[in-house]
Amino acid sequence: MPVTDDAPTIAAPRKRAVRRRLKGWFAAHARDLPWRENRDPYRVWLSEIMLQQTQVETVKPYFARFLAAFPTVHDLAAAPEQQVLRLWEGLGYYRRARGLHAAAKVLVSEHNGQFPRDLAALQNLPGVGRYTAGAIASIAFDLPAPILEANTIRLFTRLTAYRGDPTSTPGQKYLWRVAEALVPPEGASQFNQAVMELGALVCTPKAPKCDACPLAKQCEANLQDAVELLQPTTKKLKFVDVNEAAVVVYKGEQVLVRQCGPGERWSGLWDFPRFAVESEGPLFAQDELTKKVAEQTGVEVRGASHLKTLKHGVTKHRITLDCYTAKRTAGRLKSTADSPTRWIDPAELGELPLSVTGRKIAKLIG
DNA sequence: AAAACGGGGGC
DNA sequence: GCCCCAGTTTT
Repeated sequence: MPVTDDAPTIAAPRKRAVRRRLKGWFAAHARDLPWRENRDPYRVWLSEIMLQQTQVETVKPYFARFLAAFPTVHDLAAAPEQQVLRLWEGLGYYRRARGLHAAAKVLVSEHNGQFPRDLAALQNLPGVGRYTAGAIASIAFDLPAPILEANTIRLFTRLTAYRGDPTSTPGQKYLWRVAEALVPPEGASQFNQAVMELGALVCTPKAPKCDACPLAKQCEANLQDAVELLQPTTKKLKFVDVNEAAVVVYKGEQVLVRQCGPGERWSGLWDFPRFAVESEGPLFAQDELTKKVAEQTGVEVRGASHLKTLKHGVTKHRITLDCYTAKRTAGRLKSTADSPTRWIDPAELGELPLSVTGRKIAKLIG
């Protein structure tokens, strides 16, 4: 069968059946999620940003904490960015937190603290792309805006038995057209939440529960018994091994920390001196460690002693992080506007936003 | 079109 | 160990 990227034509009766059956299924099976308590666009937006590339269960505690700290968009806009990042700590993809804060300021200064009921204006906010704009417009305002994300990419690929690569540009274009064709003029809020919910609970990546699916009779892949033949909706990542070192430099009781600058990993967060190293393990040359601490901070150290090896994986990286403690012997701090560097009491680390491994090191020395 | 983003959960 | 996750932005 030839692959077609043409816009799908979905017959009106099938479209109606899909909408009706989804509505009935969602009424019976919708999870009781914190951000479904009401349709406040602020809550919808906050949850959508947090849910980008992040699973529902992971988001729940962060959502509650954020809402408690910043009940309204005005509270968020008025907060220091450091506090926003501190509350985001551990959620990853910290650009989302910086965008969230920046967007709150835009909403207050340019939209009177209100969310625009307009797709283009929403998408103009930092961190809001086509999906998130559609999600806010539909879920909060019930506007008939299409959405396309992990769950619905998979569901629509199967519903239409799309034979091409769903992750390719033509595939994405095709699937957006499916979303546009299906979203109803009324009730888009429930519809869009329902397709995501069905994708999350029934139309799963592996072993989809077609027997329990309300769209089994409307699903081309199921009807053709071709669910397993379609191409995967996510790309495989090639993992890269990385060796890094972090050094807790002491000057008396105080330790050396620096704020990661713009364009740098963890921009806005604080970190111990950290850098890539050639060789793995605690036995690599002290010279390399000393040299790189000096390069990064201006401070001379000696007597580096191995603290612990942390292994962790993030996105495509498999990281082996060797952590050390060392004492300052000489040198002046090299602190810049982009990357402030200073000595602090370890007790103060609790107030600074750190990466997950940074926080682990802080606990080790606390 | 591809890579970066630098966390976590499930099996 | 591998796969996946309510994507967006930059290169």
